[in-house]
Amino acid sequence: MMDPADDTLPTNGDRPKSITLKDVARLAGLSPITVSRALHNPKLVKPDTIARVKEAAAAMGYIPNMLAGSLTTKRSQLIAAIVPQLSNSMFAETVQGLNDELSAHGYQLLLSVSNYSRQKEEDLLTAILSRQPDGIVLTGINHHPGVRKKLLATGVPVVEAWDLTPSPIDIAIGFSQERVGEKVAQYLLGKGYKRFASICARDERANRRRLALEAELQQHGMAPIATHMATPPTVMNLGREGLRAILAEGHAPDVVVCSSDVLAQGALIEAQAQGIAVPDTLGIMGFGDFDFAAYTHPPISSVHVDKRAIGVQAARALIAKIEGRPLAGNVVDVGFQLVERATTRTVG
Amino acid sequence: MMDPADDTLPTNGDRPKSITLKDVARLAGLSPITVSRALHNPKLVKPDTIARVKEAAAAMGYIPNMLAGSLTTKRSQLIAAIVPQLSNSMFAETVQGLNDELSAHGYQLLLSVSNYSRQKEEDLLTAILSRQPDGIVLTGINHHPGVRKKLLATGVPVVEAWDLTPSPIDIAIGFSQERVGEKVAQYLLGKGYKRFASICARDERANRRRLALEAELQQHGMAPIATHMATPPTVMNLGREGLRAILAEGHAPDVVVCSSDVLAQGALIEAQAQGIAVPDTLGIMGFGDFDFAAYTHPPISSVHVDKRAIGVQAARALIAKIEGRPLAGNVVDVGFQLVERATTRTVG
DNA sequence: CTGTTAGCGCATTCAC
DNA sequence: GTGAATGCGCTAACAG
Repeated sequence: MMDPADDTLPTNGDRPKSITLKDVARLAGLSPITVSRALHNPKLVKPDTIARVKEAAAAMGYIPNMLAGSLTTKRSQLIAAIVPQLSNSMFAETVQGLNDELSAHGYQLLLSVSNYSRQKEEDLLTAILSRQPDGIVLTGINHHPGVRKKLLATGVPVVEAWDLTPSPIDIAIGFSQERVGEKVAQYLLGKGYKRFASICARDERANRRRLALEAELQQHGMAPIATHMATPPTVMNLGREGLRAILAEGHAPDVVVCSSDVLAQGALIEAQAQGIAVPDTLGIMGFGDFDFAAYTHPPISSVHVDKRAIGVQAARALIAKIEGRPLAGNVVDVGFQLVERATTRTVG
Repeated sequence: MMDPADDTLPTNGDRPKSITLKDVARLAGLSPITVSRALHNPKLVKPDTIARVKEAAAAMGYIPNMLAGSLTTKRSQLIAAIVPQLSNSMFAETVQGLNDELSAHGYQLLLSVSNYSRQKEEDLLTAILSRQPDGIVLTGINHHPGVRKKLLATGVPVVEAWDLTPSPIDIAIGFSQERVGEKVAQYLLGKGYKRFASICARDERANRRRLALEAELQQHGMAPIATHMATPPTVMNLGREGLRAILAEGHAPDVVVCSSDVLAQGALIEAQAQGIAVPDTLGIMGFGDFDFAAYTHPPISSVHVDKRAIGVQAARALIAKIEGRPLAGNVVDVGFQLVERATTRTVG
């Protein structure tokens, strides 16, 4: 749908040649370096010189060229982040937290999305490194081999977010996927559930939670009766399809564990569409404690993670490291909490 | 919660001095410029020279310094975007679309969040411009005066997204807020609603939709009986508070129009908490057609906007302009659709 | 407090 | 095909 009213091509095409420090210096009758100092290091310059500079700069609409600046200082004030997905995910909140904290400290965010592909993550990293970021945030701890190598070679501060490992590339800020899986298993076993199914995104962390859950089940002599894998991006409908597939295969689980509340909501809707009572006939467990989870009917039992805090803490750790301040530790566990709502209940 | 297991500070602090084009050239026995061409302009170089270069580059783990490159070429392959909010908003999807399309064309995204503040937007813009982006995406058409001035002075391609205007800074891609307001008013009047209330975020676009709705009501001899303004960030609870406030003031609307589905969900929950039947006693209208809107109980009537498409089209328009390809027009209306669900119904 | 010199790493321009 | 010289815009290091 084009608006027919206005199809004149604005001809601001040829960019006005940019005005530089030298231009401002000439106007102010000073040397370029003095202008530079007046703008970035006022303490070294006489107050009225500063005033003269600011006036000249404002008059000419001077905008510094940070590319040139960073080329000499080797500081870009740029932090790059790679997340698997933005829409429909928990990462938007982490990115918002990251950005807020960075912004408050004068840093800017270069954002990339890997679509859950390790190869894509590596390609993005190469492009990112060429911009000389002061710090990098990666999602997860499982990367293409080249990633760790490149990162160690450049020596940029790195946070691996949303997971934990005893041997991070540099810093890890997240929580243990395994402990989530165990805790969920223990909780559901305690509730009396016996026939476990799962709907799990093809995502490394989700899968590790699932495996830990299965391991814990086996410790109690049980095994999952059905697993459905869903290919990201994680959208609600994949949860519907997942439950439909499990039931179509003839399984009759008494609880289905989903790797995301988004999938859990889908499973819930499918159950209701098929006339299966939740939680009476089927329990449903989600993950992520999305905003909507508390307001579905019935509300979804889930695992809460402070998504925003992960971003904020990642920013703080990077900035500390960049500025040479010591870190309390290079592995930060932000924890998680199981949130019991109404899609699970005590059985029999 | 710190993990006590590992508190050794990794001493990769002193960054290894980066290896440059010159280093690769030396190893390959060539001049730097030949290496540069082999990497970026292979047609100008003999095939086996290219091979030699690639080998040397790989052996040394060479990563180009794009700051230096961009300084001479005046092309940064960087697009900057400013959105009002990321979490709980429609903009995550737009950003995802923008990023996907940019990434496919070799551009990267510099992302900033303005928190709905015009002043913050301007400050961010200054920082952004200093990085010499090849294009910029702003949200909305109403900016601090300095924004338009700076943008016109530098001549960067700009997309104003999520709104329409006959006089964009450069390009506008969005839909008419006014027409949304009118359309919603007409729809609800057609349904027989008579006592209108609204819960509206303190956000320029939301407010223009509200004003257009009121104008249309007046055309039909009606006026809203109550308005509640909510300060962003837009979270569900503000919708609850909004409806509670309106009712506490003694108003008895038969329909409440919300500037976002997030607020609408809050209003719905509050209504149910107070035992007010939706839609029988109170109608609720949302905006944005968020994923969850179709799955609340009852599902929320809303206005659908293709959030992702706005991002994708913004990317395409910028890239076209950067590469000197002509645009079909500088105002693109992506339209919207009213989606009738179950929080509204035909009244008596 | 201010200026001079030099160089960051790369690509454009012009040679060969 | 390849190379040498030059400059992008800025700031570090050293003067004065």
